[in-house]
Parts: sequence; C-alpha cells; structure tokens
Amino acid sequence: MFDKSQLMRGTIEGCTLKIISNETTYGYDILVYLNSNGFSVTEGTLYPLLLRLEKNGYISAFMMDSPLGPKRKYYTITKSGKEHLKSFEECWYTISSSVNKILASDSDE
Amino acid sequence: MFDKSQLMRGTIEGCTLKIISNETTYGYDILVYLNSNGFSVTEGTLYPLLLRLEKNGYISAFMMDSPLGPKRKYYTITKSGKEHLKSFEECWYTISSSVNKILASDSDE
DNA sequence: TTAACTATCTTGCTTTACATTATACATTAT
DNA sequence: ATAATGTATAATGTAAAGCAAGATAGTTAA
Repeated sequence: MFDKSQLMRGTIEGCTLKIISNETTYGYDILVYLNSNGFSVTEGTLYPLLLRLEKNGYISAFMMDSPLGPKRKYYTITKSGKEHLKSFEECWYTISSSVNKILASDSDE
Repeated sequence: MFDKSQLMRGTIEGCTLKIISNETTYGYDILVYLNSNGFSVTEGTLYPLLLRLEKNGYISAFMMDSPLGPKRKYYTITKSGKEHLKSFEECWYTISSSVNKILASDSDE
C-alpha cells in the first residue's frame, strides 16, 4: 500500500488552520473532525503541530474548563495565520492541479 | 510562504511512476517534464527517488547511449510498480477530496 | 475501584525532500 | 587549447513532519 502519511504531509497543517479559521476550537475536537473527514491523524501528530503553529504566531491559545474532562486549550487564528492559510490554499491548488494533470496524462502524448 | 516541499511529499513519487508508466524514459527527462508541469524538483530529490523505486522493484533500468552527453539510464514500470501506482492514485483522490472539502467549508457550518 | 472517555503533551524513530558536491561526456564560444 | 554551457547520474548530510508509544490527568458510570 502507498504510504498515506507521506501524501498527507503539509495538508494537515493547512486543514487545521482552516478549521481554526472557521471557528475557535480545541485540539481534541480538531482531531475528531479531521478523522471524520477522511484523515487519520493521531495525537502525536496534531498536538506538536498545534504547538508549532502557536510558536510561529499563526494561532493563539487560551485555556477554558470543559463540561466533561480536563481543561481545553482553545485556539483562534491570528492575522499572520490568515495570511499563512491563504498561502497554503494557493500552494495546494497549484500542486493538486499539477498532480491531477499528470495523473490524467496518457501513454499516447 | 508555505513550505511547498512538504505539500509535494509523496506526490513526486506517484507522478514519477505515472510518467514512467506512460513511456520508458530517463531521469533528466522526467526532471524537465515535472518542472515544466508546476513542480520544482531538483536532482537531489529525483535521483535518490528513482534509485528507491528501482530498489523496491517498482521500476527496472537499462543504460543507453545519448546522442548528446553521457549515457542515459532508462526506466520501465514493473507489474508491482503498476499496482503501486494504482494504490497511489486511490490514495491521492481520497486525500485531495478530503482537503478540498475542508478548504471549501465555511465559518457558518 | 476500575473502566471508558475526554484532553494534552513528550520522546524517539522513519521517511522524504533539499542543498551541496562530485563526476563525466558533448558542444560551442573565446 | 580551454572555458563555459548543457546533458546526465549519484552520494552525503540536514531538516521537517508524521507516527507509535507512552505519560499525565480530569470526569463519569458500572
């Protein structure tokens, strides 16, 4: 089988940023959302990613109590994060259209 | 700027396999083809990749004289390589549709 | 008190892309 | 001659990101 995790590279970062840009939310919720949308992401992938995004200034965090379980760390997207997301989207459309073009190419051309 | 090379991960392997599956060809030619189709791949990426694909039995190689310059190493796809390519294509369509779905999602949903 | 679910984080490993460098043949310009 | 350019392949070392595995901890229900 093809290594799915290599293909997902980079896309998790962009998609996570998009999810946070849609609404203020927290790690565990993002994890569940990604995995119910075709991804297969583990905690060992997402939490270091969120810390990285925060460290780079793309998102900012605050703690809030959960109605069930330990405190949640909520994230909101920053101005810089919005720009980074836009850059990701442009990058993604360029690359995905290149891949689609090559996959659609035929032996006779 | 978003790190394009992270997004290209895995796609270069699949696209290279597709190109070789279309016609028997050699490294330098694949490099030029990829870069004239939206990619920006260097020798340091492609040649190790070709050796890896060969080592894994997805492609097989033979040397042939070039009309201008040193000998070329031509590659053909193997049966196992065709299966691997098919697996890549399925994987790609799954992931790209997931990414497109998330990128299309809105703040209000 | 044990299990299950929620919630975050760390460590060490693997893979892949990239920069850089080396090698070498052929053609063209100086 | 020889220097530069284009063609052609390969090796080495580095960085980034995803993953497995495990640690920690609060809540709820059996």
